Amino acid sequence: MQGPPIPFTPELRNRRTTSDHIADALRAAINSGQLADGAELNQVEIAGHFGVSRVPVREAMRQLQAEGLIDASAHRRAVVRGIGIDTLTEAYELRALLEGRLAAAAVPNLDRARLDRLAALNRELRESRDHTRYLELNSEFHNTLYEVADRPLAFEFVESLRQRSERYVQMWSRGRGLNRGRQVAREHAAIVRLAKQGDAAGAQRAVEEHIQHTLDAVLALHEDQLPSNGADGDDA
Amino acid sequence: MQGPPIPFTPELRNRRTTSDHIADALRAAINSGQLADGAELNQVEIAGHFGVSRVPVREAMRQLQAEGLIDASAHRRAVVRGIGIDTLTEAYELRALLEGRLAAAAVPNLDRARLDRLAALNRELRESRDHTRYLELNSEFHNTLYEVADRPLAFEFVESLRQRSERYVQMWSRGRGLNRGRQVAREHAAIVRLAKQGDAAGAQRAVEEHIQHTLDAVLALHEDQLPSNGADGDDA
DNA sequence: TCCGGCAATACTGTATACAGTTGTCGCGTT
DNA sequence: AACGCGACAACTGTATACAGTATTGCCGGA
Repeated sequence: MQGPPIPFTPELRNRRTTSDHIADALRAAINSGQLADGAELNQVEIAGHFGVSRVPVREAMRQLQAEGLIDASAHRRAVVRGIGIDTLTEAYELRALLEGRLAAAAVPNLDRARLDRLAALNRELRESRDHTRYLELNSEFHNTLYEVADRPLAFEFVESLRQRSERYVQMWSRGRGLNRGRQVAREHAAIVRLAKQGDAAGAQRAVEEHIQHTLDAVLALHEDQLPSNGADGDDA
Repeated sequence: MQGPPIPFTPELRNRRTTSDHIADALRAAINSGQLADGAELNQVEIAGHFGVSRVPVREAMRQLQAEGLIDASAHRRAVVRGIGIDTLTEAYELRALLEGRLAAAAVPNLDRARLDRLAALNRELRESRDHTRYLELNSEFHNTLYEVADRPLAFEFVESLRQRSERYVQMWSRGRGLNRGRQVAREHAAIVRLAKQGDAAGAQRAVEEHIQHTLDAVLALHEDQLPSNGADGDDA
């Protein structure tokens, strides 16, 4: 309460459990496409694959279910929940809405250090040729901006939306190379410029358009590959 | 594929598992205030209370964690995650935003039967004196409207936001009686009227204001009872 | 050949048992 | 008396064992 805050790193407390690792691994497998849409998740198989018992696998799967990545009903195998073009479109609409507001809320709270960091991230992103690294940098750029918006719920929802659409972006980024990388960097730079000027409304609009463009790019690749709606009740 | 759709109820498939029941029970306990903000959830105690083993309890807790109702870190007791006034306010801001759009999207898809149903629900709500039933009817009214918006993600997020703020509304509804009940019914009626006229923009605005008013009412009760921020990192 | 039913199988759901970690209490030292 | 430290207790995390359910495949009859 009064002394020096804390002597040694308290973050050591956040040790991760097996269930968390499994959840991460499954998420990564889904996002990378190793587990395609509609793929069935066999608990014993997964447990065997990771060399653990089914208990942490089940806990991980329940988390993924709550996150909306898989569908599961009682006594039946869970399946990877794919989303169709219309749901993907909705996801980006919501992202534009929410991220725009996050950007607007963040602008007044941006200090010089953070602005520099944003510029640095964008510089590295522009040069990056590895698509995994590229996606990381892109995420970090946006998160760095949104962090200071002080809107935990909106931030959380945006992460959830990104999570659910990431695999389609990965397909895009892998298949199409980084043609759009330059364009993305330009749009990021414009956002940073507006933010530096304190133009919250302008930054909001720029973010909204940026996300709209991303959707266009993803749709351009997918529109003849995805069904008009991915996984709605109808089976087989 | 071609015969009569399905002979006997396929919803029998949705049999619920113990974990689901525990999750529901815990949610209800949190919403009713039996488990207050910051309360610690002891797995063995909960398991004993329900007469089950810890396994389904753990799964339920992981789901609640993913839903944002509790905080849990490894090897430590999970605690009920309370939200402060500012997060509560954000929740209602987001609800206004999302539910407004849902209403606007729903208007073109409303048929007469559904409009009648909305009116009937609102009629019953106006007369209802039991606050549990009142909240049920309120939820059902909004869901009935939003269902036809065909925006699964937005719908899901709204449910999540309602879930997280419900306990504060319960406190309000319990403590303050139904003084506002009439006003709510009036606002609902206005929404139905605008929807019937096909005025999507008007319905959107009416829903936004309706939610704003609800926030005002909840805040009026809570503003001297809740900390300015509920559960952010700082402990003890 | 096609269909219905029945048995075996594979898988999920839950309980119990074990391992590892955290918090606490009491003792000894300073 | 305050502090550090070590053993104990309580609790969480994981594995294994058991119970129940869905699915598959086979067989007999039409």
